[in-house]
Amino acid sequence: MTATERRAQLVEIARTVFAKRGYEGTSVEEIAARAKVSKPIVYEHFGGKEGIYAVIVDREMEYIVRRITEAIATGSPRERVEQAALAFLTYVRDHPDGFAILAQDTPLLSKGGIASLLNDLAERVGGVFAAAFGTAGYDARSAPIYANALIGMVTFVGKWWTDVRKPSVEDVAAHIAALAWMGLRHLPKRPRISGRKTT
Amino acid sequence: MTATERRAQLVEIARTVFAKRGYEGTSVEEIAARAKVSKPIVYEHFGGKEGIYAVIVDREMEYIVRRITEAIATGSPRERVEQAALAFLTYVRDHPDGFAILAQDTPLLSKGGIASLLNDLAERVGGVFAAAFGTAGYDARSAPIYANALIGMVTFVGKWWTDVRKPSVEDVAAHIAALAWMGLRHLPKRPRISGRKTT
DNA sequence: GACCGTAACCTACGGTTGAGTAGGTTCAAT
DNA sequence: ATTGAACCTACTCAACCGTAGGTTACGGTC
Repeated sequence: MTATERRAQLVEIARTVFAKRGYEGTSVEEIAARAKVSKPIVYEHFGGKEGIYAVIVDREMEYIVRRITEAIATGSPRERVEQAALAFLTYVRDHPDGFAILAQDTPLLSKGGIASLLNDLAERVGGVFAAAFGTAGYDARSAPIYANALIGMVTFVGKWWTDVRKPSVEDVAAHIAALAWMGLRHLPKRPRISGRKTT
Repeated sequence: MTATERRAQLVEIARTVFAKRGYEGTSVEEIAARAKVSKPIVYEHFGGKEGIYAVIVDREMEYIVRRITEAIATGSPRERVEQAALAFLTYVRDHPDGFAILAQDTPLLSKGGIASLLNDLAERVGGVFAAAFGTAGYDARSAPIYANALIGMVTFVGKWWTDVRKPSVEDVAAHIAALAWMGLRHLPKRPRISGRKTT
């Protein structure tokens, strides 16, 4: 097997293992064993546990950020919220292992306590929010609150959905978007997302 | 030192260690060392790592559940949301180590993937929601979505707040409650919680 | 006052797991 | 025949869980 193929195979395997066991819980030996390969191979390709983990995290992060960025690029504010929720949950459905990894605690990058990589994502979203808040006459300092709140919403619902896998992500996204946009006060009985292509 | 004192001391120390390093990351040896005691003492009192962890988790869970239950016991729906958010964030402020532990991934009780103990809390809240949804003419099956969404909101915001510690929990709670109740659509410029004692 | 039980604690180990490495082997293509 | 890519066995070293067995000190008992 060529170097490139092996790399790709190892990344894929490692992703499922990290997703199931968490960073600390996975051993390089298990990754190697699943790939029917000996340990040094992993070290040759990625330099160690952190190395392969970093590659995976980087790819997933890149991917989800792009998806959300696309989702909030156009449309009315409400449509952006809906599309963002839908994009996130679609990611949860189609890349469950990647989502699990991003939602886990990570010992790397741990500045003080313990945080997941999605907290980092919230920071980026916070930037976007701060800008929008400024032009709309809101206090930009409160933007991070809303960014974290929204990411937290979809993350927790995503974790829950991973277990039950029902109803469809479209329905769940509609509920979340309704909550975020209308609030509990004006919650519709049967929320729907307002058209527009899902691509 | 008497057995009871030692137990109390060990629980307190273990809580801070678990909070900082996570379950897998903490060693019984570190707990013992910080208590200036040898390892077997810990085993004598708690039977092992899981034992002491279980005690801590149980206490914290009990505590936060009671606080939230009290918060949503009376008042208008809106007031309940506000008081619940305030109660949760007050807990985050006053018991940062307990919150950190509840927000971490736990290898115990892991039914399939990896989940935090706050997901479990969301399940309980889901029960309350389902009842309220039934009487209000909403689909009770969608209740877990909202329960998870709300717990996710406060959890993520709580994690973020733990880092920055500003603004006050009262202000943050007001923002969260505003988002949950009014939605982004009718977000007030400067949300406040509507009176009532904080105790 | 010598004796004994018991509570609190210790040192020292066994056994396992897992990260990372040293050095050798196979094999296909030039 | 040589080279180099892909791969392996077989370690070292450290961390850590859990336990076996012994020590100290103190209070009550005869």
